[in-house]
Amino acid sequence: MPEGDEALAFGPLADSLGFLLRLSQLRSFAQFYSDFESAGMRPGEWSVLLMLAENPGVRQGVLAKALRIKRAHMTKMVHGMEAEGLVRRTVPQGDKRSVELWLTEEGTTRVDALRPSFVIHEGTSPVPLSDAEAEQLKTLLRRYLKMES
Amino acid sequence: MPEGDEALAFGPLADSLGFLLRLSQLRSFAQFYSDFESAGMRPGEWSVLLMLAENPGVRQGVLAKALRIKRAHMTKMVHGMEAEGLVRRTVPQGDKRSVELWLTEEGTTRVDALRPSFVIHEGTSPVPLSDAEAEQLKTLLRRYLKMES
DNA sequence: ACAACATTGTTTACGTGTGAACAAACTGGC
DNA sequence: GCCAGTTTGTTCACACGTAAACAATGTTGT
Repeated sequence: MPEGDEALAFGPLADSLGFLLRLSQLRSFAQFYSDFESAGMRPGEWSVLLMLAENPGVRQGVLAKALRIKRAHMTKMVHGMEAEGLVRRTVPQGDKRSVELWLTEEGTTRVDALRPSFVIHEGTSPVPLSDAEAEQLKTLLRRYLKMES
Repeated sequence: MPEGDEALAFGPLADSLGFLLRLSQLRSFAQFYSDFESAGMRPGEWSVLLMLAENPGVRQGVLAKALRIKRAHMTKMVHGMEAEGLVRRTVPQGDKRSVELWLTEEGTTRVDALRPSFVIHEGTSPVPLSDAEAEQLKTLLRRYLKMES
């Protein structure tokens, strides 16, 4: 008998918000990877590109803080995406320390090309949840995060 | 003006379940770390110890699959916890490939000592959510995960 | 009994994300 | 104007988690 048939008792973990959030995030990201692996797009990169489409010229550190990505990591990601030709970095004359980020034309094209897939990815309500339940779940998460719902 | 005062437009990300789950998990885990850093306990280790208290003698691979921890990583964690004297590993005569895991007496003591902190950590409903909303959130997450609620 | 295949845990190499230290640039008080 | 302190992005070293290959053991079909 292969492993995995046993029914484990989750005990307190079944009531742990942190545990449920971790499992849910793993599931959600697995879905993202299977939907976008053909495009070579990872969740972090996609979130940056989407944010640049909405907020052209945003400073790198401001974006990092909004997405809860550490600045050291954001540096690597942005340099990578610059090398791919998706992102342009400019130093404003007002503050020569900082860097402003912009989508290149190719970046814009890429975002627009993948947007339909993303709508489908998000809109396809995950099998076990109805549309109304999915909306309710997102509303509760936004409230948990103190984002306006 | 320091960064962070700008209000960014999240656009489609504000409606993305995956993005909301990632941010929520980061927030939840940050809370866990601040509550348990004094005990030197990390979320993964704690989940393993709790599961061993509920399922003594569970096979390592079965536990890994239940917690969605890769087997390679589980090996490292378990070896570490064995070195700390929290976990005992036994090879059943029925199948010499596999390993069964047990809490040592010290492991049991450790779990019991931290259980009250965990109850408080989980029970203290996160500031922006009422108790009822927190329950509702967990119910929806369990449904999303196809766990019985 | 035996050969082909599957499984269990481990090891190794690697990718991703983090913390601390740093240089350059900016700010505020005097 | 100048000096101490802060901010911004980068670099480096490291921790965490994963994928792939592997050895040992079990299982299945004939």
